[in-house]
Amino acid sequence: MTAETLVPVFAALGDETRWSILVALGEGDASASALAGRLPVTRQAIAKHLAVLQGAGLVEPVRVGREVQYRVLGSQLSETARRLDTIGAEWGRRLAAIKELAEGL
Amino acid sequence: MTAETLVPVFAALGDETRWSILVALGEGDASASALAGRLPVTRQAIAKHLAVLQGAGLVEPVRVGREVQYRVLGSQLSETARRLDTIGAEWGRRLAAIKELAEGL
DNA sequence: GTTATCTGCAACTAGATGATTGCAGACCAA
DNA sequence: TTGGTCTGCAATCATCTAGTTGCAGATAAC
Repeated sequence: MTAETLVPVFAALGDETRWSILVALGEGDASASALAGRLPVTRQAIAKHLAVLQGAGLVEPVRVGREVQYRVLGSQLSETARRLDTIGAEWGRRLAAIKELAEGL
Repeated sequence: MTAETLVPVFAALGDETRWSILVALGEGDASASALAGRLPVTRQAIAKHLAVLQGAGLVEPVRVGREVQYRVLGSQLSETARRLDTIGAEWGRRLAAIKELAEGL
């Protein structure tokens, strides 16, 4: 995962409806039509959200007969979390260094 | 940090310009005007982005004389990373369970 | 073969948002 | 006190996007 792919992941995660979809998929794979039955948006809206999530590598389509079910990919989340933690730790170290300097005065 | 504050953090991180700002701030605190000298956007655009980042708890304003410098808060990133990893691990476990079932057939 | 359902594409609308310019107030310096 | 700079507010603009409706094609079921 490169830095260019990181921003789309966050953009995908920065929407309440998409989180609802991810949470619903977390309980089991489902098609856009099935999700539309559980969420207060139309199937087409969900289809667009699924396309965004798929583009970010967060879900994966699986053909089951005539329908297309989607599966959530936890590995992408874990990978993103790891990179986020690294960056946060760096910035945290800088802050700690600043505080140490301030206390040393 | 609750689930409601999680989505705004991702929304804040889902923008290239805001990442540029965060990276610039990672090298040292700076004011909106100072950042405008380094980035290809106007000061006002940066000010709006800083407001978004502050709303997400990712930066913190520090008054220095007549100017307002901003400091990046790595702790928020680390906290977000931890929660993301937890969620990703859960979904990963579900996937692993599914795979195990499939192999057992 | 007909029917029902599920998918995908296209057009459209309304609201959010990234970015701009312009102006007015605050504050430090010369 | 006057000039320069930094901040903040408001209006405006263009684009993006979340959502909708409508329709056409594919495919499983009966």
